[in-house]
Amino acid sequence: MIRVRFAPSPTGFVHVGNARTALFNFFHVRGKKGVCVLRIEDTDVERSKKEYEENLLTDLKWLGIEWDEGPDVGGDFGPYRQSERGEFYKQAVQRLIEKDNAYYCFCSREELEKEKQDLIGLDNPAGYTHRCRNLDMEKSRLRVSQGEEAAVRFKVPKNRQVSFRDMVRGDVSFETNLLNDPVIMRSSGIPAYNFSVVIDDISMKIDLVIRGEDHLSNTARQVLIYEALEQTPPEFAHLSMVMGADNAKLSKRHGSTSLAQFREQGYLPAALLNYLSLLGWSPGDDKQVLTKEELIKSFNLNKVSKSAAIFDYQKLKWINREHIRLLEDSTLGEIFSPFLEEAGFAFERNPEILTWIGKTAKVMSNYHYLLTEIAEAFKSLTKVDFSPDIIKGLRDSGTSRKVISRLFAGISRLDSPVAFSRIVEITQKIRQKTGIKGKELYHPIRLALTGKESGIELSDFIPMIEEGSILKISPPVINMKSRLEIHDH
RNA sequence: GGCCCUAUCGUCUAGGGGUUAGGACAGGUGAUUCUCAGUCAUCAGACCGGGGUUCGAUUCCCCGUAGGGCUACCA
Repeated sequence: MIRVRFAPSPTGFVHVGNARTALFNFFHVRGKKGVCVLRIEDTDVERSKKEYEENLLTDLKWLGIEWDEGPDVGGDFGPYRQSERGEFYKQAVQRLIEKDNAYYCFCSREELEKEKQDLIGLDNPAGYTHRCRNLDMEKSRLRVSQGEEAAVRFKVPKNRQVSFRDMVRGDVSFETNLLNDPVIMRSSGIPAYNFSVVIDDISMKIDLVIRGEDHLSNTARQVLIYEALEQTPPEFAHLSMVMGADNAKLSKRHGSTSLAQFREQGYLPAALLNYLSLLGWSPGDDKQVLTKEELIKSFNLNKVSKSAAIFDYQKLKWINREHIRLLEDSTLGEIFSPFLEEAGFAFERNPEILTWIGKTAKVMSNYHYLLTEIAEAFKSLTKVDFSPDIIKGLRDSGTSRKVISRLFAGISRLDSPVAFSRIVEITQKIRQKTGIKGKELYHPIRLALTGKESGIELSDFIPMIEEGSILKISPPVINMKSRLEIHDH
């Protein structure tokens, strides 16, 4: 059974790029009935925060990613936080030191920094002379036992190549002489990334590492560590990066980047999931709108593209609309309710109301892409502003006055809600009796009803307000009659 | 600077030694006769450059160029 892992750092909000990596892991493993591990890489004590970890879990769950082992669900290979796995790293470090694959480094950060500056431009690609590499181990041990601060570096073997097969990129190889000896254990006793991943992936029996391309170069060092530990490295699949419109790594200045932001703006998780999966992967056919189940079914690592992809907010919006339309009215009503409440509406969440809300939201999705925008648009149902110009314009026009007063008279006799078929009858009658038709007929009705020159199709809008007006929603939906009253003098 | 990765319409991509290089988003036009939107129809739009290999390269190879990544006691 194949085991993959997603290993985020709890150092902030979940970035869509990382979410995409998680998604590809998830899709790959679900299609194969494998196991997905969530591991928290919190070795950066400065930046890691517990609350970020909590957000991380909720955000990933919101998106629809599921894992079989992790800090919240447990598993046989825990603990699943690196901060709780200190013993694993300490033991491995000792093994490497004993095997002469690692050594203590007593250089201070200042010394290292200075050395780096001095070596710029010189023929030393590693940027570090590895002064401590040949220190006598007995003496080093003594210094450490006397309390001297020391980091542990991995001894990169010289004059050879490291290579590995990447499922996305093919064979990749590096010259070891170009690699410096990486710190694997900081002087604080906390392991460094390139080391902790290897140790954890070994002990968690990970056999496929799907991660971002930013880790590609570091993989060389990691493979060397696997070798030193006499372990077979896992397979690798390095995903290309997600970029902003200016072709730089996607960041805040390009717009929203965190799952939380997309959620708050009113993107459906299914839509974001769908869009993210299409960034750097394609199902092979021309389908663009896919559900999670379809994605799991058709996902294939072989179809992942090698080149970086620019995040297209416009297409995401379009996909969001498509997913809104995929939902049942009542389901959409359910999902959409929090956004309506956030916009100041109060109502009971009963099936009748939720269905009306969903139906209405779906119509409004023709005009807006996001649930927040749609919630905002709902305000036009409970509030109308007629500018003095509109009112005057309707009164000054003979035809407009005729249309409105007849329409008002027509519906005044009827009980709420007025069926749309009745409205059609009334307008037909007005046309027959007055000869007013087309734009002359419908435009005044629109203006009198909404106060606006353009907007939702009347055949959608009228049923919407009539049906909504009898529902217990606060503020209440204003029906036709109340809207027309204002103009009927 | 060094090393690694990448390169098809504006964007996401399909394709692959001989194709009218396909689709989607965005854009243009037309239809739907209340408008905007939506919908439908339709148009425009791409193989980074130079060398090879080959009867033939967008496709394979090399070089260049451009972009990205790594080169941390960040991940």
